[in-house]
Amino acid sequence: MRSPAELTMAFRAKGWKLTPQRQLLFKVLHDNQTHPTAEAVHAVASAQMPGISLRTVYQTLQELSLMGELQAFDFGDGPLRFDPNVGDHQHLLCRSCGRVADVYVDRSPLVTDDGLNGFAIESTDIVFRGRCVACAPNSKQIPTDQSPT
Amino acid sequence: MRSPAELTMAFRAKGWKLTPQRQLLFKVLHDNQTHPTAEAVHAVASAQMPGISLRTVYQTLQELSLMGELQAFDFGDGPLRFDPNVGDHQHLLCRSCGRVADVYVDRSPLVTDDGLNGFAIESTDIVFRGRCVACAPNSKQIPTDQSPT
DNA sequence: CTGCTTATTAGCACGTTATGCGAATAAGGT
DNA sequence: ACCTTATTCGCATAACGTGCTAATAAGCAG
Repeated sequence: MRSPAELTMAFRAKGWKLTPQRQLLFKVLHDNQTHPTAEAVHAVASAQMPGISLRTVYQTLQELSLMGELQAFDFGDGPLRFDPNVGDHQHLLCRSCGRVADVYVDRSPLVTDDGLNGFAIESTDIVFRGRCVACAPNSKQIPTDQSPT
Repeated sequence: MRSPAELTMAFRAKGWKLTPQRQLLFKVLHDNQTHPTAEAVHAVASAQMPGISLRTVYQTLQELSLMGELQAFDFGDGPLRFDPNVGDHQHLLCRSCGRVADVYVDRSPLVTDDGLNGFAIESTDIVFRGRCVACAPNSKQIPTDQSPT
């Protein structure tokens, strides 16, 4: 996703209004690596702007997704996650702490048109499930109560 | 998933009861290639046994999933889909008609431990999204009102 | 700076999917 | 035939998002 300044221009170009809520959410989401849920975005935004509505967060996340500035992913473990990284990448999902990390995968050797029965692939989503370093059973790190929730 | 006869034995071995509802659901699910939702399973079962409860269908699907007889997948497009094929395979999801097909993929060349940062991969889910033959824009087949819903 | 128009916000109700709960029922053994 | 206990099934509830709409505020014109 583009920078807050670039998004500001993009919104102006569309004749959309630049509310403080939107500008705050631009900042919260830009370069955000945490793959936050709408609730998580709302929590962060609320610290800066008490009273900002969860409804507005949902709305803005949807707008940015439709603009191609965000990707929304459903990992099947609850709410949608939003990712400002809209490049071609895949995800690691920790079964233990729920954290998501980006991973770059060469998908070229995956399919051979055999067995596709004429299916035309338009996109490929890969989720690697497992344990992150902090949660690995044999990790030298000891998970604490401060482990991600 | 095993045959209704084998499941019957497996349930007996656990001391579980063999209700007509369960036996019917064994039959409905065995060799089912449609990746049905719970509602879809209920619809099919209801034709044979009017009055069977959707609650019982959910319950039985969960039991079979926990037993490893079914896999549940969330494609992010609504309800869970259930798959009696518990072998190592991946999925094609048609964006147009929503149908799911199994596909067998060699995942060995995918990752190299680079970029994983110590993440221990336990399973890999791949969803290829696109158009099935019946829905392909340039297909020689003409989609009709009878196209899958 | 003031006022006007229109998009935006935000709260609530609602929709969907799935599970918790508990009374009524029926499976399977004695 | 009876008894025990799992199972069924309907309703209430939970979780996550979206639809709707009155109130608000952004941005423009003068």
